[in-house]
Amino acid sequence: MSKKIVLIDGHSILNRAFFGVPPLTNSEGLHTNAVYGFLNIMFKILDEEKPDYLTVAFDRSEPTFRHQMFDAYKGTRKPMAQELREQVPVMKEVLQAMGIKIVEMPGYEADDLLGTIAGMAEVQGMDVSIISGDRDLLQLATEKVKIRIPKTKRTGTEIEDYYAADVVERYQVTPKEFIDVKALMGDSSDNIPGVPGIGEKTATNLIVAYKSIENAYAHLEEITPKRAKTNLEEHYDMAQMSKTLATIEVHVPIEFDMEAAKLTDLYTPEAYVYMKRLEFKNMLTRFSDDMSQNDLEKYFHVYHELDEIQNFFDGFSAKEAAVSFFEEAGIVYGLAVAKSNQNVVYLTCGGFVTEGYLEEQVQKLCDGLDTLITPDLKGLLKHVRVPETKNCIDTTIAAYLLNPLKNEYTYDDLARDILGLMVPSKLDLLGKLKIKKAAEEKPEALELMVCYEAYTCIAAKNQLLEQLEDHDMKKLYDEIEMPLVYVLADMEKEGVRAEKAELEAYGAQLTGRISELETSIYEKAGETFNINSPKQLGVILFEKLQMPNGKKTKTGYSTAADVLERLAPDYPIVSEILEYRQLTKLKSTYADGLALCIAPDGRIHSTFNQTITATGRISSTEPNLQNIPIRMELGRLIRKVFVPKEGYVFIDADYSQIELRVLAHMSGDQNLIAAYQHAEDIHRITASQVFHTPLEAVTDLQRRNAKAVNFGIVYGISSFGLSQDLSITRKEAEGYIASYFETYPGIKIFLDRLVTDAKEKGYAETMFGRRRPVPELASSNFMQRSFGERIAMNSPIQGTAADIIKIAMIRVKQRLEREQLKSKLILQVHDELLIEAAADEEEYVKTLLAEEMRHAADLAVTLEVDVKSGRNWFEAH
DNA sequence: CCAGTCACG
DNA sequence: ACGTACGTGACTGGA
Repeated sequence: MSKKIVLIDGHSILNRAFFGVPPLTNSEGLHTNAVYGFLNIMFKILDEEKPDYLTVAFDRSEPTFRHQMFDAYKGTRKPMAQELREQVPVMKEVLQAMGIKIVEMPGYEADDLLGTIAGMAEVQGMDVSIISGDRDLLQLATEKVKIRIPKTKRTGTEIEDYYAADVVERYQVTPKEFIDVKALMGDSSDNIPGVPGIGEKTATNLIVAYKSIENAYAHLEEITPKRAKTNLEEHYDMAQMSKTLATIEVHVPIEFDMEAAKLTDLYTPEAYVYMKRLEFKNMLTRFSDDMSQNDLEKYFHVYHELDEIQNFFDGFSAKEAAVSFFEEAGIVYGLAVAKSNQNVVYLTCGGFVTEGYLEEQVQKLCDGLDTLITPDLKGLLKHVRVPETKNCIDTTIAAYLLNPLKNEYTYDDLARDILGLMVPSKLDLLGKLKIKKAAEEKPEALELMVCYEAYTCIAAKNQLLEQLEDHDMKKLYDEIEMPLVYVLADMEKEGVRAEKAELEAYGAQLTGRISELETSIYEKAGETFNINSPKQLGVILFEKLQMPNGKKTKTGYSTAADVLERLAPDYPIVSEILEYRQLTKLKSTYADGLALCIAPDGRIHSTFNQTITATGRISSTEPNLQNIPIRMELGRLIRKVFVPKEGYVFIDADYSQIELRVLAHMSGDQNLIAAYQHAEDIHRITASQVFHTPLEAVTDLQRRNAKAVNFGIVYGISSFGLSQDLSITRKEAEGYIASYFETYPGIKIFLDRLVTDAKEKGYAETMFGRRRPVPELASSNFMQRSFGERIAMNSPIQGTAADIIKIAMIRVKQRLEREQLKSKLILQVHDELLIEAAADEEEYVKTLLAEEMRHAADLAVTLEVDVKSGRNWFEAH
């Protein structure tokens, strides 16, 4: 049997796949659809053909010799979409990881290389398959060389096959003649001009009759119809040039080592890493199950017995170690200590080994370390005391700073991205089991998981630190993020006192009104239905009651508040629905939700997450204490249930327009800076300047508009957004913006620079060096790109404000501690800090808090802080 | 598990 | 022409 080679036209198939597969990105935001489609096509062909050799050819970006000869036709090709361009290098890396031979050569197109190699293989007696989306390649078809053109259809990929005979059958001409047809008719996508006035039909007829362009010219006089004859006559040079352009060069001086193209096992560990990274889950099934196998497990030791564990701790002398553990509901299920990347020990409670004993031992172990590495320092601090002076490395926080866009920072991702190593993930090891169940049902898997995590931490930490250095983020990491861990840990531990009985009373009061509304709504609707279902509500309002239907969503009618508010004046039922919505929200999320979160100590211990937001803010969960109602009076009353413990008061301080002040500083706009230097009311001054009105004469409406513009500026202004917010026309909004930028020209220049800088660098950056990648800026999609521009304008501002309040938190905490005050920082709400202060420290702490917040950053404008105390959060804010 | 809605800065 | 404000988290209903 003769040997078989498959040759793939890289760019052509990638291009096909790009347009044939719907947009797809992995969680890092990398586009992956073309690579995905390419691999699918390739696997299908390989499964079918089982070739002995495989090679993929790519074009080089340099102009080819063929095209260089004709300057005029160079460079008219459309540039590749960014979403596709970014996938080309990835594609090549994936192929390389699979051990597939790639050929490319400056000055030649992939076609030329494919033609040349096909010729060589044919001479050696091989069967050749060329895979391309491009019909030009049909000219290469012979009895042994098959051209295969994949078509992406809804039913999957179908492939059209052409040997020389099939070309004749389909196009009436031989592969050689096909060149001439193509040259006559031209091909705009390939920059082949062709002969004007001659299309596919005429070209085919001519070549069927005369076999070649040259012969057609030799018989020019006989040619009919007349038009074709004249066209040919007048554009002879065009025809010749087109033929040169259309002819694939099959004698490229390339040294092609057939053995290097020999098809080996594609399913390599390196390729597996790529599949994981690209998140091609169904491709992973092609890899053998043991692909995640590595030889690390020989370094893992599991100790269960008291004497082994005692020996381990007694003999422990390392100065650097990674500590990792898993807990659930406060119970620690397992702990691993990595002394080096060749020595990981797993320890667990049970029998004589009590949790208390283990904690004590780990405490001692940590005390003895110079460097403590962990994936979750805040979590560790719940069990172990670690002085803030200790050199600690939190690998999750490091990874977050390097890329804040990820949804999660798991050890298996870290191992893959930093170490290029596949380790089994939590899902691989435990499946969907909860930790508690896993501890009972498959303890070995849990042991492995914790060991892998500790291993990954210690093995990756140097590279993480190096990357932080490289990105100039070491200071941000050392002086803001790491110290903040201790602040957040304390805040979580401390919690906020909440009065359960009061909360329940509040809830009960809501319930009464809710059922009244319910009855009335059903009556007005003429039937009962689920008011909480936007779908059912939409049907009632817009179909049954025939209300003018405003906006629509993907799934049906929009019943969002802004739509309902427009209908409310005309339909009493709508006002009732709005009130119903408001009350049920308060009941379910706040009254009931918060009550469930009150711990036995009478306090709510929220979790503050430091690695969630793209901008550098912190977030709060279970419960979210950063969105407690305040804007509406009824909701605001909830704040009365948040109270300090006996003998204490609340002190609440918030920054006044911190983001706008950050903007004034960063932009250096003299007018805005000056406005802040003299003024109490920045929105009024803005209104006065923007609307050319004396300060005293500014109306409430003008002030409100100016305020909206100020907000808009911080969000990355768009006339549409502003017009929506103010219920004005786009034109009017444009006018406001233009006049704002005239007043503050430095702001305009600054915002433009933020966008160009982010475009150039690929990320937006805060004053303190925090970065946020903005891949959207490179999108060819207008909407995506505009979004990227707004991100580029907003992130440095929001992020810098976040940096500043973090600095304030660290300083406030350190001062409270250093001065041995009893008062504690307990909450942060983006521009606001809440302290539970001992009554006798009230005045001092008020000053301390305001001072530390004001001086957290040295800006061109002062940072104003409003500070207030009270017997509950309602009063203090 | 996602979409819609709404609470906050 | 495109179709929008920036950043979060919790709850509900309905595939």
